Parts: sequence; C-alpha cells; structure tokens
Amino acid sequence: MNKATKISEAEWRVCRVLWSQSPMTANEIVAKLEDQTDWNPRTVKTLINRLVKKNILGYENHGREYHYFPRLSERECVLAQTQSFVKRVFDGAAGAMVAAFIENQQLSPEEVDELRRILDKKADNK
Amino acid sequence: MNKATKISEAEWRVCRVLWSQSPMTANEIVAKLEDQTDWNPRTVKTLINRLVKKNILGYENHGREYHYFPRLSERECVLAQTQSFVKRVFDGAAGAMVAAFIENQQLSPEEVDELRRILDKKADNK
DNA sequence: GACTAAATATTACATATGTAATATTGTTAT
DNA sequence: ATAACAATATTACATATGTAATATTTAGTC
Repeated sequence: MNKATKISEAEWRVCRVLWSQSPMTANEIVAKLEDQTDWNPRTVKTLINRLVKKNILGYENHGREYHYFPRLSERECVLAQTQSFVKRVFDGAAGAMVAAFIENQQLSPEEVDELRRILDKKADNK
Repeated sequence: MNKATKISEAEWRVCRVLWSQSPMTANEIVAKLEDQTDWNPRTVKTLINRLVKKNILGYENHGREYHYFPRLSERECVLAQTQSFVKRVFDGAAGAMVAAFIENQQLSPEEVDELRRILDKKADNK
C-alpha cells in the first residue's frame, strides 16, 4: 500500500463490507450499508467509484453490473492506517499508544487475556 | 471534548508542541516546528488560528503578542482520537485493534513488559 | 502624534471528503 | 432495431484541510 492510498472515513466503511465478503455488486454493498448508515445509495456509489479510482477496489464485468472486490487486504490497510495514526497522535511512540489505549478502552476480560497471551509470546521469542 | 472537535493531522503537530510546553508565542511555536517540518511560518500561524477558532487553543494578550495555551488536555484529545480511530478502522473492536497492533509493531522488550504490567493490573481489578 | 516594524487577522486557492443529482451507457424485452 | 430500465460515469456543491499571501492592527520609536 503506497502513500497515495488514503482511505477516508466513509470509504473505510465500504471497504469493510467488501473485506467481510467479496465480490459484491454495488447494490449488494448498498444493501449492507443501509443497515449501518443512512447514506443515500448515490453516496455509496460515489464512494465505490472513488475507491476504484484509488485502486483500492477492482471489479469484473458481469452483464451490466460490476462485481467489486478489494485489491488490498484488510490486514495491510489496517496496518498502514494504524501506523499513520500512531505517527499522528503519538508521534510514533507505539508502546505509549497501546498503553494509553489499553487503559482507556473497554476491553472484555477475554480480550485482556488474549492480549496477555500475545504479549507473553512476544516476550518469549523476542 | 465534543464531537465538533476535530484536529487535523497538521493541527495535531501544533497541539503537541503546546502540550509539551505552554504557554508559547506564535514565533516560539514556529521555531519548534521548524525542526520537525518544512512549513512556512505563515502556515503555522494559520494552523494556530484555526485551532483557536475551534477552541482547542486559547491565548492571553501580552503586549502585541499572544501567549497560546491548550484548552484541552493531551489526554482527552488522545482518548477521543483513539476512539474515533478504532471505530473507523476496527468498527469499535478495540481488542482486535490492540492485538493486531501489538503483533505488527516493533515494541521494545521494555515496552512489552510495561504492557504486560498494565494488562495484569487490568485483569486483577476488573 | 506619525512611522515603522512586528504581531495578528483576513483572504486565497487547490485538493480531499461528504453527500448527492444528472447524464450516459449497456441489457433486455418487445 | 428500439424503448425502457437499470447499471455505471460524470458533474455538483459545501465544508475541511494543506499551504500560503495580503491586509490590518498595535506597540514602540522619533
């Protein structure tokens, strides 16, 4: 994911739909988002087009409709966004960020355990 | 911090300067940022003005110059930004976010230990 | 008190983003 | 082949943001 790849807040929601399932037609995407937002279908189409133009989504022709799919994995987008977020808000101090985050967010006991496991592993094979 | 309080990427850098030390004059802020950015002083002044207009910064008159200071603490801004980030990128799944993050970032062994301490405490008094 | 220099304030302009409306094109049913 | 419809594509417009330039105000100096 190069630096030109910026996904706006609204666009991000569209991407998430396609990461959860793809390919999808524009109307299917609209339908999914209707549950979560009050966006006009036009708006969703615009967002899809912008994402295509940014090369974040691709599509294949099927009859008169397109089947859209993500060109970038959720994983790489999340990573890139997270890094730019940490750079912005924490000036790159990753540890500080995670710390602040753990302290401030509502994490379920299960999540806390999960994180401890991850950290333990990290501590071991460091 | 209400929802109207959005701090852009460039503005964030100005805020960080003032969180690290305040109050400061505009020129002092410019000087600090000269080290880190290649922004024209005018640009910095613009950002300062916008932050004042957004009520994120305040100032006091001292002679013909102003002494600027933050009206919001770093802590509350970081919290708000983090929450909106998590909502955007992880659809609110905080735990997933932290997990992905820990796995992907370079954390020093010290940071890992620190995080484990935080989590242990969290697990205890949950 | 007028002039100058250094502040702040206002205006500018391009690109990004949110949020659509209108235009064009391609399918399908006559 | 054409009409009607349903896709996509193009255009629109307001606000936000990056990045300054110009204008105005104000505090000292002669």
